[in-house]
Amino acid sequence: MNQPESNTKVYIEIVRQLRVMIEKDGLKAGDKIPSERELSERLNAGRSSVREALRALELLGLIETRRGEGTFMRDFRGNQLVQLLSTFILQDEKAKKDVVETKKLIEMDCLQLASLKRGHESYGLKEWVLKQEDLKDDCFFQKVAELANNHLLFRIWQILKDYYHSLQMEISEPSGELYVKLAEALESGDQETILAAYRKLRNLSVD
Amino acid sequence: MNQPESNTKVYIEIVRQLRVMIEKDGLKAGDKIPSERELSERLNAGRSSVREALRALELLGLIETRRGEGTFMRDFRGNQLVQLLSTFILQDEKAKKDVVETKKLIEMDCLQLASLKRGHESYGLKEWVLKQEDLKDDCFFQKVAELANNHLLFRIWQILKDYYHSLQMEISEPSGELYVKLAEALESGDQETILAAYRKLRNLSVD
DNA sequence: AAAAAGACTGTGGTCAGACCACCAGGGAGA
DNA sequence: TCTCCCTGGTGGTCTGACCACAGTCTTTTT
Repeated sequence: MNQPESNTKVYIEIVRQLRVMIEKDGLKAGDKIPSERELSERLNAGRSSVREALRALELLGLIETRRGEGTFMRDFRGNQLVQLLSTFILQDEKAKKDVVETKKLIEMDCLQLASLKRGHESYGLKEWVLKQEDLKDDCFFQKVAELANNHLLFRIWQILKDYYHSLQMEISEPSGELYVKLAEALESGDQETILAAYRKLRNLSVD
Repeated sequence: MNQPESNTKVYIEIVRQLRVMIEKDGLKAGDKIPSERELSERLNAGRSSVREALRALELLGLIETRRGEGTFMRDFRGNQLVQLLSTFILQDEKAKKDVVETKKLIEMDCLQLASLKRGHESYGLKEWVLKQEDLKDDCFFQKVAELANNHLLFRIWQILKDYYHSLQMEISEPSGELYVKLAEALESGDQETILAAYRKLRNLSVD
C-alpha cells in the first residue's frame, strides 16, 4: 500500500481502498470490479493479499466471483452470511433470548416511527393488508419497517429477522385479523393503541 | 481437501472444516487454533487457501490473529456483521439522519429494558451518576445499555454510537443534572417519566 | 549464581511465480 | 453466413521464499 499504511494488515487496507473505490466510481450491484491482478498492481500489493480481501468480502456476501469472468458487486441484502454467522454465534441460550427480545423492540420502534412519519400520504396499509391473502408476518413488518422510512433501522430489522428464523423455534403465525387491527391502530396515530395492538399480536403481557 | 470436495471453493470447505473442528474440540473464546501451516497440512490444502479462510473469519470477527503467536478464537457474541455491512451502506445524507434517529430509538429501548429488568438489585445508577464528575454522555448510556442486560442490543448501540461520532456533528453535552433526573426516573420504573426525562435530556419535543 | 545478551524456533504477513480451469470473443475454415 | 477452435484474460490453487515478531533456550557477562 502507499501512504496510509502503518501496522494495519494489507488486506484490511485493501478492503478500505475497495470501499473508497466503490464509492468514488459509484459501483452498483452487478458492476464489475477490477481484476485481481490489476488491483494488486494498482494498490501495489501482492495478489494473494488482494485475494484475502476479496475472499473476505465474498464470504460477507458483498461481492461475487465468477471464474473466467471476474469479480462483481453484489446486491447485498442477501442473508447467506447471516446464516453462516448464526451457526457460529448463536450458541448459548441467552443470546437467543436477546435476539427475540431485540427483534420485538425494533419492531415497536418501527411501528412508532411509521406512525409519526405518516401524514404526508395516508399509506393505505390497512387496504394492503386486506388485499393480501395468507399474509406472512415478515411481510407485514417489512412493510412497516419501510414505512418507518429509516433505512438503517430497516436493515437492522432484516438482520434480526434472519437471526430469528435461524433459531429454529416454533413460530406462531397470528391470525390475519390482528394485522388489520394493528394497521388500524397505526393509522389512528396513537402510540398506546399501537403498542397495545402489537402486544396482542405478539401475545405479550407488559413489555 | 479430501472427500467432500466437488465444485465448492477450497477456502469455503476450510471454513466448514474449521467449524467442525471448533465444535468437535469444544474450542472456546481465547483458545488457540492450529497454525496455518499445520492446517494446510491436516486439511491437505495450500497455505494460501487456509489463509483466505482465516482472513474471512477474521473480518467477520470470529477469530483473532497475533503475529508471532498464533490464531485464537474470539468472543463473538456481538455482530461485527452489522458494523461491516453498514460501513458499506451508510453513505448518503439520509443515512446520517437515520443514524441519529436510530440511536435515539435504541437508547429509549435500553432505558425501557433497563427499567423492566431492574428489581433484582436496585442498581445504584443515581449514586453512580452523582459520583462521576464530568460525566460523558456515552459513558452514561453505556451503563444503561449494560443494565438492559441484552448483549445484542448493547452491541447495536455501540455501533450506532461509533457511527454517530463519525458523523462529525456538533454534539451538545447536556448538563449533569439531567442525567440525575433520568436516573431517578429510571428507578421510579414508570415508562412515561423515563421517556419524558430522556426527551428533556436530548432536547426533543415529541418523538 | 544471577542477570543480561544472544541464538533458535515457531508463528503470522507478504510476495512472486507457476499452473490449472474456465469463459468470452475473434479469426479461420467450411 | 455459420461453425469451430484458438487465444487472451480471469479466478482458483499451490509452492517456496523471505520478513517481522514473540517466546524460549542457551550462552555470555557481571
